[in-house]
Amino acid sequence: MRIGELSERTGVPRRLLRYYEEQGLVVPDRLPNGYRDYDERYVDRVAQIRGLLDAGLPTRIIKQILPCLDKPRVIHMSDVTPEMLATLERERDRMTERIDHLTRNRNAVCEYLAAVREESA
Amino acid sequence: MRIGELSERTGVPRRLLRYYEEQGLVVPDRLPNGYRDYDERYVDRVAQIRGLLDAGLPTRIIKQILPCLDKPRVIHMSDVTPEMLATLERERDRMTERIDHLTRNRNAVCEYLAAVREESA
DNA sequence: ATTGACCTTCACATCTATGTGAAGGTTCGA
DNA sequence: TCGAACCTTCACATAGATGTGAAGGTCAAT
Repeated sequence: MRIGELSERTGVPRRLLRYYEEQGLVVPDRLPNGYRDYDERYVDRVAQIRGLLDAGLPTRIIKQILPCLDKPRVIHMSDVTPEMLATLERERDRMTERIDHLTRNRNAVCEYLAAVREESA
Repeated sequence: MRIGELSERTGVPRRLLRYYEEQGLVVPDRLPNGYRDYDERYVDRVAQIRGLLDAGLPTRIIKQILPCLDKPRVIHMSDVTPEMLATLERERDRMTERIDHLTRNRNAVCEYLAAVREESA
C-alpha cells in the first residue's frame, strides 16, 4: 500500500511516516515511480512504534530494540553485540522506572478523582 | 535552601529549577537579596516533577495535576472546575495507556533478553 | 489534454525540555 | 579589599517530534 493508505489506517500523518523512515524505523519498498510501497505488516509495525514513542522512547532506541521484538526472534540472536545487550538492559530498567512513576501518579490521580466524586455525592 | 543546594540534593540542574518555576511548577520564596529560597519539601516536589516529566507528561499538565496530588487534598476540592476534572480524566486515561504500552514492550524486551541468555547458556 | 488526487524531496517553522554563556549583584572568608 | 563561590536575569542554541508549504512528478478519470 502507499503512504496515504497506511496513514489513514494507522492515523499517523504522512509526514511522520516519512520521518520514521528517515530515522530508520521503517524501510518500505519503492514502486517503479518512486512511491513508497508498504507491506501489510507495517500497520502493526507503525502502531508499535507509536506505542514506544508514546511510552517515551526516542527513535534512536526504538530502532535498536525493534528488531528484537520481532518474531521469529531466533534470527536475531546470533548478531547481538554486548553493547546491544547493555542498551536493552538499560532501556528495560528505564521502562520499569517509568512504569513505576506512571503507576504511582496515575493512582494518585485516581484517588483524587474518587475523593472529589465522594465529596459531591 | 538556595537553588544550588536544591540542585545538588535533587540532581536537577539549576537551569531546570528556574525553568520549572517559569512554568509555574514551583514557587519558591525570595530572600531579601532576590535569591530563591526553597522550602524543604521542594526536594520531594522536584523529584515528583521529574517523575512526571520522565513519564511523559508536559509541564502544562503537570502544573494542573500537581496540586491534586498534594495532601491534604480536601483543600483543593472546592475550587475544582469541570474542565479540570475532564483534564484529569483524560490524563488518567493517557497514563493508563502509556503504562500499558510500556509494560507490553518491556516484557517483550525481557523475553528477548531471557531468550538470548538461554541460548548462550 | 486537463483536472484532481495522489506521490516525491526540500526546507523552513514550532514546541518542549534542555544546555550554555554573558553581564552583573551578593556574601563570605583570607 | 580582594577573590571565590554563590546568586540574578537575559538570551541565544540544541535536539527530537511534529506542522506546513513549495515545487514538481504520476496517474486515473473525464
